[in-house]
Parts: sequence; C-alpha cells; structure tokens
Amino acid sequence: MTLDDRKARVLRAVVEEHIETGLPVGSRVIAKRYRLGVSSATIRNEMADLEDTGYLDKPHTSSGRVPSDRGYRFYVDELMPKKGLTAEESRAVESLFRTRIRDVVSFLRETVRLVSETSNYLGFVFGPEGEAVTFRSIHLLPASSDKALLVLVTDIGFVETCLIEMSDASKDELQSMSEILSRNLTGVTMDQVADRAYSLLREETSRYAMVVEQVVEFLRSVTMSDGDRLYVGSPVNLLNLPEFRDVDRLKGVISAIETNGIIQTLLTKSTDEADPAIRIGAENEVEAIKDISMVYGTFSAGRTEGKIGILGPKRMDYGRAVAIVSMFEEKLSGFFSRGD
Amino acid sequence: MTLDDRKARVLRAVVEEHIETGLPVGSRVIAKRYRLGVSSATIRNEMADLEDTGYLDKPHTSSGRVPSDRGYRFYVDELMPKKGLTAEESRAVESLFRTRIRDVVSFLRETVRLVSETSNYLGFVFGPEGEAVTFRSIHLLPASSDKALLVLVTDIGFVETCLIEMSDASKDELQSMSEILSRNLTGVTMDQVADRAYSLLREETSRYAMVVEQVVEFLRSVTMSDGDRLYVGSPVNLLNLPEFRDVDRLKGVISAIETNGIIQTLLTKSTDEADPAIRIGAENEVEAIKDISMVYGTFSAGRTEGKIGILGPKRMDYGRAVAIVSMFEEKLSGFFSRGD
DNA sequence: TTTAGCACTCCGGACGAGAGAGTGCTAACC
DNA sequence: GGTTAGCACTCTCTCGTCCGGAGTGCTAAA
Repeated sequence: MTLDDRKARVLRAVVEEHIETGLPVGSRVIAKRYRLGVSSATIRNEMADLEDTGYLDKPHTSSGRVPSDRGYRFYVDELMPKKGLTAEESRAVESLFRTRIRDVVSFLRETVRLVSETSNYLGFVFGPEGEAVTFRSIHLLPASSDKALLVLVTDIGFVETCLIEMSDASKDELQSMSEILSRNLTGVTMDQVADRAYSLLREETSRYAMVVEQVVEFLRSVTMSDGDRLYVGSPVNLLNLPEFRDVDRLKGVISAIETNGIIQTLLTKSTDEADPAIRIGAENEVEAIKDISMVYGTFSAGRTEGKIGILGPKRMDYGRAVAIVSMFEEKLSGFFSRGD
Repeated sequence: MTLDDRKARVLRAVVEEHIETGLPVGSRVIAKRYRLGVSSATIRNEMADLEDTGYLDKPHTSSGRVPSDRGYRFYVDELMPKKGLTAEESRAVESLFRTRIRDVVSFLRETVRLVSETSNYLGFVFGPEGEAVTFRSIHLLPASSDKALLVLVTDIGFVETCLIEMSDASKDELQSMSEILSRNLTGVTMDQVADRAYSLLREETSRYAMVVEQVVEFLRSVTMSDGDRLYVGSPVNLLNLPEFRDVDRLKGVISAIETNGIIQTLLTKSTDEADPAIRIGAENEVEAIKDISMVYGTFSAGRTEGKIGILGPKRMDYGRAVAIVSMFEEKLSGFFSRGD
C-alpha cells in the first residue's frame, strides 16, 4: 500500500507536528506551518481520506487527527528523514567508550544511563547471552585466612568474582586447583562449564569437597543468570512527557518493564526486521505497553549477541532514536570484539 | 515540652489514623475508632489545643487535622510502639544474606532492592567509605594476549577488577609485578595506595610504564569514587502513594535524589542522633524533599562505615521503617565483619 | 479539483448549587 | 469545672450547566 505524493506529505506533516506537540493536529496548522501550497480545506479532505485508510485517528468527532500505529509505521518506513547526532552528543558517547572499563556490568549500566540521557527516553540493554560465552581464564586467589577469591574472565571481557569459604588451603594448593581449573575449563562454553568443573574437581582434589561445591554452585549461578541480562535506565525522563501525567499509566509501564521477562520475550520474538528495528505501540503485542514504542538493535559480542534499545512514547522522535541506537550498536560491537 | 496523657493519646490516634489513610482526620473518627472514652466534642477541644501548641495542622479552616512535623516528632520520640517484622519478612532478609555473594556492589544493589520491597518505600544504601579501607590482596592475572586483569580485594570484601592493556608481558613478569604489588600495598589505606603504587612500580619495572600508569589511574579512580557510594532503589513504590499523584512533586523528589550529593550531604550532616535516626520533613533542610521523611542507620564495615535507610512520605510507618532499618543495619554489620 | 463558507460537534474551563464533613462556640449537664 | 449535645458556619468536592474555541464535514461556487 502506498500513498500519492500529497497524501504522504500531509501524513508526514501530521506525524511530525504531533511528535513535536503531543496534541491532536488540525488542518489549519498543517496548512499554515507546512508549505504544501493548498488550503486547509484541501488538507481536511486529505486527512479524511487518510483516516478512512487507517493512517490517522481521531480522538473524538471534532478534533484534530493523531497518527495511528499504521500511520507511524508508514512514516518510519517511507517518510522519515535520516538524522544524525550533534557533534557534542557523539563526543559524549565516544568518551564513555574511551574511559577505563572497570567491569562489564557497570559498563553496561553506564551505557544504559547514557542512552537514556541522550535520547530523553528510557534506555535499556539486554546483555550478551551466557550460553555461547566461553571462559578465557579462571583463577583461585587467596583472599583471607578463610576465604579464596574465584575470578572468571569470559571471552567477551565479563569478569565475575566470588568469595569462596574454605577452612584451610595453602597458597600452593590454591595455585594447583587454579591451574587445574584453567587448563580444563578454558574455552568451554558456559552451559557446559559447571558440569565439567564438577567431575573434574571431584576426582582431582576430593578433600576439598566443600570448595568444589561452592565453585560449582557459583558457576551454575553465572550461567543461569538470564534475568540479570536486562539493564534498564531510570524512568524519570518519562515523567516529563505529557502522555504520562497520568500516574497509573506510568506505573503500568514501569512495572511491566521491571517484571523480568517482558522485554526479554519481546526481544527474542524479533523476526527478520531491519536493524535498528522499530516496534510501534500495539506491534509490541503486550497490553501494558501498547502505547509505547521501542527502537532497538543488535550488537555482537564474540560468538553471541546482545540488544540495545530505547523505549518511548509512540510519538517519539524515531529518527533520533534510530541514530542513537545505531551509534551505540556499533560502539558496543566494537567494544566487545576488541578483547579477542 | 510534654503533653498530658489524654492529649498524647489524641495525638497518637491522629498520627496513626493519618498514617493509615493519608487523609485529614476529624474528631468524630477519633472518637469512634479509638476508645478514648470521651465524645467527639472533647476530642475536638483537645485537637484545637494540639493545634495551638503546634502539634497539628489544618489544611483549611473546616477540615480535619494533619500532624505537623512537630507532631510527628513527638510521636516518634514518645508515642510510637516498637514494631517487629513478620516471620516471613525476616526470612526474606535472612535469605539475602545467606546467598552466595558475587561481589559487594551487586550485593548492595540487591540489598537496596530488598529494603525498598519490604518497606514499600524507597530504600537506599550509602556504601562504606573508601578512605579507611585497606587492601587485603592485589593480583595481576593474564587475561588475553594483550590484556591483563587487575584484581583488588579490600579488607571489607569489596572486589574491584579492571582490564589493563599491555602489549606484551609473560606470565612470569605478571606474576612478579603482582607479587611486588601484593607485598607492598597490602594493608595500605585507599587514599595512600595510588601514590605508593606509583613510586613503587616505577622504580622496579620501569619498562612497563604504560601498565604502571593504568594501574595507578585505576587505583585513583577506585579511591575517588565517592559518587558511586550511593545506591538507590526503584521509585515505583512511591507512585502508589496518594501524595505523589502529582507528577511534578514526584519528579522533584526523584531528581533531587538522583542528583548526586543530596543524600550524601544529608547523611554526613547527621549529628549525635539515635540510631536508627529519623528525619521528618523540613528537618532534612532541603527544599526538594521537605515533605519526605528519612529513616536511616549506620552499619560498620571494618574500620569504616556506611549508611542504610528508607525514604518515604512524612506519613510513613515509622515503627516499621525503624524495624527494617535496624534489621538491615545489624545484618550488614555482620556481613562486613565476617570477612576479617 | 480546489476553496470559501457555514453549521455542527465536542472538549475543556468557568460557574454555581448542593451535599458532606468538620469545626468552633454556646449552653446545658454531671 | 470538665464534658457533652446541638447548631450555625466554613470549606471542599462533585455534578450539572453553560459557553468559547477549535476543528470537522458538507455544500456550493470558482
């Protein structure tokens, strides 16, 4: 389905006007503000047609028009101009990726904060999945008289640490256990590593049963931690939007997002879309966020991948959102491949 | 200043009724619901007196009374019953402290989440300060061909890691640098460690100038990270409170909290108060949170200490908040001393 | 096909009335 | 003298009503 040139221009004007103001837009405003060379009456007719074909909605009988999901969809697919980031914004992003990385978790958390800040919507990152990740190295270090520190480094730079209680173990013993672990588990994928570690350690140093158990338990918890993959920014930005003056709506959205699983299922459901992908309103197929849009993309991290995206109102600045997501995608892919 | 017995009982009734309902409370309700043995007219007289002496306020001429800051203060100091947590709640807290601790940062983050959840207000933790902390151990581990992993363990169990870029270094070289670091920096306090490391590494292995610089830079960032000490829960709970139906108020509070520094200065200003301490409304001396109350306490972590607390409306359930804070204080102190 | 004109619709703010809740005061009561 | 019943008064909140404004849809003319 396509639209003739003038209808497309009217639709574009309506969408952009509505994105800017948040209010229903009338024919007069379009005629005045957007130089289409025709009168408001003509625009009115075009708008009526656009409503009939489902590109525009009317909140009530005699008010201006608002883009429908379909209208937005046509807009982002066909009409939307490509946008870039300002020099200053790019610089802010660059600088995040130049700072010393302490660990991947806080790095991703910082990323989310920056996405939220530059977009003025709600940023999120869905971290690289664990299953395809392998270990680059494993160490057991003495930490105190009765504790050892287990350090794991994955091939994409994740560092996980964990304190292990142990009654007595010499430095040498730790060292040897450490080496056994390293030799045998390096390169093994996450979903196999716990089992491997278990059989391995048990036969080699059975007198440390308690330690072995703790190591295995920790490895299990690392691999299972699918819920931990989602990082969401602070929803304060959404409070500034007129569509969320209604507290209950905001509450619904926030709790939907915080309820682990919603975004995950949304993202994994993603089909052969463009990248960055755009999901508009009801396209998300979840009641609670049916007037929320989502722009997200995929970044690669070693053999696996993660998602980064922005949640905002349907009248979000899609062009800008796409620019931001693209930028971060690229940077994140770069970041995670750098470590190879 | 004290109150005669009946006035105190009226005040207590008003405060508790208001805490429960959030509405101005009238004399009739008090007379009916709280068995004071006098009629509403008498209560009315008492309430008028309480208003004169500043314990109660009236939103407008002919409405019920609302406790003033002074009224709340008297309530928490003199009238409030001691509360405990339900068995189930205690169990939830216990279980957090029994789970395997991955690292202190995520542990504190989880703590904040749990405080928010059990209190139904906004929990926060102000982590142990860095200056008095010393290192228990320091390690440099091979991570990949061109990177090493720097691992620090502090005496209170904080683990900080950081990837260091280095063009070429054999395992043995890393090992020896690692040992030099360990030997010389263990037990040194955070605020001295960067300098020590610098002079040390430079003279011993000058050919790794780049590495040294990175290590020092990281040590600096660890010691400086005062802004990172604050962990705040999700403000969703606040959305459920009728006093925050007004989005702008909520926005003010949230951004005041997110603006680093507000809570810090509030907490550091704390004088010789009881523990858990209670700050009611304007006692906080910050405009933005002048109708927010705060209940917080101190937990010890080795030679240093941190704060844990709850932010809520002035009509918060102080008894419960105190119980929760006490519980967490104790648990956290236990947690951080366990590692000695 | 476009446009001007006009009647019509609907929203939102203003206004006022009435109900409800609560107070303060007065006068009677124990 | 403290306590209480009664009552007038005040203020808020909720409706219903009433415009004014904005926008539409339709018709007829250009």
